[in-house]
Amino acid sequence: MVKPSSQRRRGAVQDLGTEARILDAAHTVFIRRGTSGARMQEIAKEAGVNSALLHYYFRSKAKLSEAVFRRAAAELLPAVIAVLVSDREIEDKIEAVIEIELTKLLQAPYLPGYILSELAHHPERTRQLVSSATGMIPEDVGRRVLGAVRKQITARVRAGTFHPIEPEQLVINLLSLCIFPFAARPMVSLLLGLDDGEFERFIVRRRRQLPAFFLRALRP
Amino acid sequence: MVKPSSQRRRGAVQDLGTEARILDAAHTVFIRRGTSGARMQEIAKEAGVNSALLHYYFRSKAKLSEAVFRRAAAELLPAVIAVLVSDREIEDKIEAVIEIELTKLLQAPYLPGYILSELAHHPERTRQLVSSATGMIPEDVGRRVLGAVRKQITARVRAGTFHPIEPEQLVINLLSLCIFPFAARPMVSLLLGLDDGEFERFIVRRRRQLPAFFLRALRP
DNA sequence: GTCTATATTGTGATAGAC
DNA sequence: GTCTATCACAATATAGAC
Repeated sequence: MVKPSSQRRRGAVQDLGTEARILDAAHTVFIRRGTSGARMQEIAKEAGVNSALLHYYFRSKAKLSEAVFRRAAAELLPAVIAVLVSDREIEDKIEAVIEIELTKLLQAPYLPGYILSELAHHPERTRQLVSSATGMIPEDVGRRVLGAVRKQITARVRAGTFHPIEPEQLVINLLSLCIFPFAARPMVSLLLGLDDGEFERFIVRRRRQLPAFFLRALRP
Repeated sequence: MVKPSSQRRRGAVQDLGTEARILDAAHTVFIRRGTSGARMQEIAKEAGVNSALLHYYFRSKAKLSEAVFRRAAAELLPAVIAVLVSDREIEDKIEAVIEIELTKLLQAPYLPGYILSELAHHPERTRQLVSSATGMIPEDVGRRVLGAVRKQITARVRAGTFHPIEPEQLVINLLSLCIFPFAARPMVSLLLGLDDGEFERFIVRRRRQLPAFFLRALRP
């Protein structure tokens, strides 16, 4: 964001650069409280600076939340989209998407909750979520993904090795199965009776089992 | 909530009872803005009353949001849980859950976004979401659902008609596939290039196709 | 029960010293 | 660049008339 200058100095409280520290703190607090529930005060405290500094670096809360969302959005889909538009075999794509996405979300388990919550209340940010993928415009991302998958499905169905399925359903099924358990984590944990460690192991097992589950559903 | 009296009078602006009208308005606004983004002012306007009345009926914003969440929570899972703990065949359960849940969510498409957003920022409300099901305590809901499903899976695997799967994974897969498309609706619509009507038709097709998809994944 | 003030606190944002 | 002090207004909540 409108960064007034680029000096970086050593020896700060916990060096990282003030701007980056503020951004990290904002990320933490926005995830914890949601964008409208977050307080600039709390972010400042989390970053170990005064709240006036947040305005110095990011001008306004809206701008700061925009910066945080931009960074978070780049984590959720890009890798997955890259796989889906590649020229790998469809089975490889499915396995890779599950492996990549679950592994990433194990590192950032609260990301889906934050992103989906943002989308629900600021749908206009959706375009950014999708396009942050590859720099393509969102409409093209969708067309390319669906086009690539459709072509592969068609070939497989013709060869008699796939049960027919709409590419739209396939893609959404894949995203659903990967992202939902994190987005609904509190519900999942309570329903299954899992503490934090058990939830993590649940996902690790899932990462191993989901590809086979999904591929069985595609057999003729 | 602490209702001062129970008189109902006819001939109100659009009769329904003031308290109910406020609750509906609050529901609308909380879904639109999220709990912390919602303003009592906006709710009052939506209900066609003065904001002092909201406090008269519900005492505080927190209490009002609690009442709204309670009502919304009762929509998402109870029906599904009832099916899963019943003594129907497992195939029937899967078909029924998909049918029931997608049909319900077609009527209330923004419910999942609201609920998941709430859970992300108020995880303590999760217990209420799960227990509103049957009045059972949340832990028992989970145990009973998993127990019932596990027994059915075991029998089928033994009979050679099912591929082995953890009941936990099966249940979460089912919920994921039903709820996620709504929870991530803006993302889904953009990715697939759907307007509102097309999204609805996408779900209608999904309701027809998903049972078969899911059951194929369970074959040995 | 419903309204019009109004009290009170919370919160984003700016000014200005260092 | 970073802080302290403060402004201005938004937002919840209450008092009291009708």
